[in-house]
Amino acid sequence: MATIKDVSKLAGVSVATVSRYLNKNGYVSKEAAETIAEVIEKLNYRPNNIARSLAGMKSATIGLMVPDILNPFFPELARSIEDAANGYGYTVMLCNTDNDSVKERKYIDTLLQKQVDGIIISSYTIKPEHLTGLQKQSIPVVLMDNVFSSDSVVSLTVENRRGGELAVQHLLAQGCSKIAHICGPLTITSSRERTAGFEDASRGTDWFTPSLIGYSDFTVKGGYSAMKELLALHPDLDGVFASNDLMAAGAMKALQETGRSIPSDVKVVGFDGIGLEMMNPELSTIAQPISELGKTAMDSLVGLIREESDIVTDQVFPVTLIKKQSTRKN
Amino acid sequence: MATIKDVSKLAGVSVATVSRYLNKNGYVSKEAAETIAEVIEKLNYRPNNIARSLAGMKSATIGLMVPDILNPFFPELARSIEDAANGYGYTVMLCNTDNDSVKERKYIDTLLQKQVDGIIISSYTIKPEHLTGLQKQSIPVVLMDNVFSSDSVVSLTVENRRGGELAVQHLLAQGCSKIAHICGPLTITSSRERTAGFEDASRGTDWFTPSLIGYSDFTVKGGYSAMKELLALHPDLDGVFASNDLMAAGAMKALQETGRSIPSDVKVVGFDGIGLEMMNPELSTIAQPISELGKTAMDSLVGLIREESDIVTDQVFPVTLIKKQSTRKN
DNA sequence: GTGAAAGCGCTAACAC
DNA sequence: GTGTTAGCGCTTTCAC
Repeated sequence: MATIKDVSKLAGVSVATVSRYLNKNGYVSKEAAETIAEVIEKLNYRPNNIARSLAGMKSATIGLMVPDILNPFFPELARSIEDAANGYGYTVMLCNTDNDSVKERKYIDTLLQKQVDGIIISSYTIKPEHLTGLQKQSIPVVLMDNVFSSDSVVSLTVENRRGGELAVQHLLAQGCSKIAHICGPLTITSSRERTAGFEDASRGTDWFTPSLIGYSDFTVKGGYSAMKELLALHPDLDGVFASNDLMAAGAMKALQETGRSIPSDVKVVGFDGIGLEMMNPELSTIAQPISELGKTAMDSLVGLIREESDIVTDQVFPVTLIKKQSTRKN
Repeated sequence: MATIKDVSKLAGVSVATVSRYLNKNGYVSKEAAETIAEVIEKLNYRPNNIARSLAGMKSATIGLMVPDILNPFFPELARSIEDAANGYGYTVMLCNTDNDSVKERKYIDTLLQKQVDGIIISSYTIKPEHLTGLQKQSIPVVLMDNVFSSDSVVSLTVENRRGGELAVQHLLAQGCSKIAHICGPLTITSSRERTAGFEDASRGTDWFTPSLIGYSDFTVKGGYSAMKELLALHPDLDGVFASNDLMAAGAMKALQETGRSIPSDVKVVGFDGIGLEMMNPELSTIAQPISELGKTAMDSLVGLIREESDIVTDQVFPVTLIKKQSTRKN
């Protein structure tokens, strides 16, 4: 494999000139530039990124940690982040932590060793103290779905609570009169918020009772079982808000299996806005602006890396109600 | 951040000794080892992977290229590969090529520059000549779903053709008498094979006619439209084999929308075996051994990296019929 | 058993 | 504008 030295020799210039040419900084005469370009072409030379990183202390690589790659939300997020990263010249190391904080810490360690220039962390389990290693080495961090007040960390969240409220309001507007809720893991902040939003909108109504809340785990199977249990307690419920789309899908299955039709007997709303085109009827949902979140995450990270001064450390994104067949009015 | 030098100084030994200790090669006296261990602990020292790569010419990183991270098949595959990679001490750079051969080549370039130790490529679009860059630098490659005869490339495929046959046979056994097929992109080898399997089993039967084959693109939407078109031509069809699960899901939706019930009116089989638990009824499918594929891919790659001699260059994995509700006998 | 020293390929002063 | 050179943090001969 050709090195910068080979190029410099063949082009009859010093490595410094080639380096300047490569990095487009410092002066390089037009002629020099041209011959260098030719030689690079001829030798099919590609700068060695590893050497570059070692010398320049930057790797042009960022880490992206996600809690569950099997939940379509995260591939969608990853894709938008990857696109943005490529635009900036960064490559992404995608790490699936499997919702396991041991794995999470191991990955943080690994990413540090690989000298990534920054990390985007989407995590259910992370705690501020896990970031101290990163802080100490002042690695820029963008945190999704969690807020830790700190000036070297950017936090991106969505209006989870308002989303929960919106969901209930929509169900009521469509004519529901007894709405159940399938909530996600209570260990997850955004999940708790969505449930809080549900309570905001339903507490005080004449139909609300705490047993209308089922506890689940963000999976299709979990949503399915939770729905079955809720139906046993409240066979007359006519609306369901699930804290994510996967649970909503599981709930729909349970409803259909017990002979209820959607939306005429029961209406269902999910949360996330992932592409679940295969659902029949299609699922209404409180959508997160996934691609905007990804793009902003990357923009912010680059801002931190470049030590720009005008970085917004906490951003809260709006959610939007997407009306589909699952909540169509009878 | 502490370096190997800091450790060596504090431990009163040379960097060479520390290096030997770290890599567990060469002799290190017990006492030396102990003090080094202590110092490492105390300094919270972590070897710099970048420097390691530069000196040792290996990065402990592998690349994984997938054509479509939004198709659940690939996250599942990625997850199993990642697990296996972690077991071997490798980190994975996941690259989504978006089914775009320009992006694909760019990623190959990037991965080369990052000095990955090997690459696992799952691609719809790749051609042998795209691997020449990798060959030249003798980067180990494991190819999934494609076979290029070459001794430095391991190819992993599944019995696509037999899977297509199995699907039809199953539908016939369940009582179908007119089976349509939704095939995937003809540019994809495995897709063509699945369709060939369908033809093997259906050509020569009294019901078969070429217009029972619909052409689509491996997406839910595509499967949906293809199904609608097929229904227009053959309203009396009673079985469908789609070349992947996503299209099968789309087909189910189209069938239900047109008032057909599954499985009593029409039975459906997919291909891949991804977790589509939200489907109602659940989808029967020809399953690929996804996690075994991932694990074997990683095992083979490590074999290539270590230049072991007993590497099987072409492996074909069996597929299995998973019977679910979508093909239940009436 | 251990250490000195020569790189790995590149960047970034600094001198010319 | 361009070249010289000293590292970046580590591995790995090779001598002791």
